[in-house]
Amino acid sequence: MDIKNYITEIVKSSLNSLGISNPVVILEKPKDATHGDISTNAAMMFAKKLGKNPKEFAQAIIEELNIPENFITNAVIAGPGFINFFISENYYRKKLDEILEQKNNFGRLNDNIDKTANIEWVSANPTGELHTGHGRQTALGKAIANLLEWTGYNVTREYYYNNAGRQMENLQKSVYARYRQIFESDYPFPEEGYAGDYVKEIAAILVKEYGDKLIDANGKIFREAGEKWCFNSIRNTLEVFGIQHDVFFNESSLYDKGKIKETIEEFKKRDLSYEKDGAVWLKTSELIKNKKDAQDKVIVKATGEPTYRLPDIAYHIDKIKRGYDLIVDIFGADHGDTYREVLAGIDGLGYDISKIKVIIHQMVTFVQDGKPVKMSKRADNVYTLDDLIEDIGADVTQFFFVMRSANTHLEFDIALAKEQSDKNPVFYLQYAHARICSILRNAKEVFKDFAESNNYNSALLTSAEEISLMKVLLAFPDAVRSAVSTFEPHKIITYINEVAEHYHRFYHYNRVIDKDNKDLSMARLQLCEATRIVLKNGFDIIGISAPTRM
RNA sequence: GCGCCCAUAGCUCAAUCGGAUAGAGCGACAGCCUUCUAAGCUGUAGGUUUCAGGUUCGAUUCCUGAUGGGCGUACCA
Repeated sequence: MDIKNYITEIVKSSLNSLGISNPVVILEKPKDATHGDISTNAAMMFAKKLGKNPKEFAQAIIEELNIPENFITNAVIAGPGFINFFISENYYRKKLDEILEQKNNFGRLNDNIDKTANIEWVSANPTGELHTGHGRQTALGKAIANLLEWTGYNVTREYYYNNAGRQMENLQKSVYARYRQIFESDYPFPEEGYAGDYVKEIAAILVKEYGDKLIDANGKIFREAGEKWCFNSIRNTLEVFGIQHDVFFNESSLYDKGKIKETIEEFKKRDLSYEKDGAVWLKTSELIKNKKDAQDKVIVKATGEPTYRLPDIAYHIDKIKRGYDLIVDIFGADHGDTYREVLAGIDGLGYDISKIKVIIHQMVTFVQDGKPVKMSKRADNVYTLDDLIEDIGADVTQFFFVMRSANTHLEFDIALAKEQSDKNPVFYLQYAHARICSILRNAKEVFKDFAESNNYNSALLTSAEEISLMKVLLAFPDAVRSAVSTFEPHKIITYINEVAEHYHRFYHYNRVIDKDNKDLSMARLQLCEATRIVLKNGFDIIGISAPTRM
């Protein structure tokens, strides 16, 4: 039985017999090890209600507790009224087996085992390459999708794109202009055109294939060539980054199936929209609650063309109808307001938006040698995500984007990321893994019969470093649960960092392979293997590799 | 102007639904390699958690206001 569930139960029944029915018991892991392994603030929570002194009430709770001798060694009152539980070392030694048995499944939760989740992210339209500005969302979505899977969800990874409309026309014109310029260097380039060099590349491909025969051709061939090139580029970048989407959802399918029209009709029927100046407006000022100055927004322009909001609403309704238990969207802060309008629209049509979780990440500033680096979209040479991955590697890219809470502005230090040294935080973690692999290799040389599945005597693991390492390793499932509860993969990094720290310290003070003490060596090797498993599983969630040598 | 987000060590950031002495990395300083990977370990210095109030046993965390910064505020997405 899990010790935390057990303590929760005995505290609950203790509170029950003290006259508190159905108490919610909160357990915490104290920051300070001298405060025990598990603590509860129950006495402070309930003493006030009863008009009692927290410390005295804590004493009453303890007296009611039925503590067996086996795994809980002590329960004491501390500070303003905490009850601190001390867990026996044998409990941890015993639990070590679970890691070794469950291997790459250790840390997986059953919390959402029969549920489905849809996560949609990246979703850039095929009008250009992915640039560094897309990086944070790309990396975050990858890690969050993994995280959801680790808690049991059956996850659909989805990409929503639009290969119609103004932006694509713009690409078409841009490709055409670059094509013409190959023959007439002074042919004008559209003012709002895509200035990136990749457009020239697309034009060059067309010249190679068709020569100058396309000068009077229908624009469609330019748009299609552009779309194909851009989409290949994006998908290639995602592949290099280790991302595989299951569904590519084309916005135009919503038009084909009449979903756009249907949605407009619904708004009209419910009196949530009206016409003004030739356009159709959504009554967002009424739909959005808790917002003082919300304005109505256009959903169909005077030209008859919908704005992005309308298909976005229809798209989300489609996802809701597909029956997912959880729908995750990831946007940058520049979309911070607009998703509210979309959600309000969906809500207004009577759909349950409580399953939709929108993650907004703040912007990224790239810093090189202490100076901000401009990553302009309009510039001829954009710093693409491919460039970044090539410069610093996929692992470091992934790690740096995910290492901080999405909620705060991220400063991305390219010079630090490039550094292949101990300054780079990602190597600290990977080094621990490589170090363990090296020891396991050596062990097979020294002890010919050694295998990771061997029997061992965990009672030999007695040093302070060994015990604290075990405790940290066994906290992995809690770290996963904590990270998923707020959709914050950086919590996994914080946790894994702690694992690496405890391992390095263990390594420093405890010789693992000792020819003359095989039993102890075997026990320590199993502890190393358990550490390796936890590191590897954590890396899998974050989305970085686990090198066996460095 | 209005809305959303943010403000923690010199720098970049953590901090378990409000918990105990606010922690890491980098940078600075001082140590540790004839022994399994020194991309490591140990120690020192560094804080009025932007400011002013409030809520309570207890506030980095919640509320109000101020200051400073980011992002929005389109018939672009």
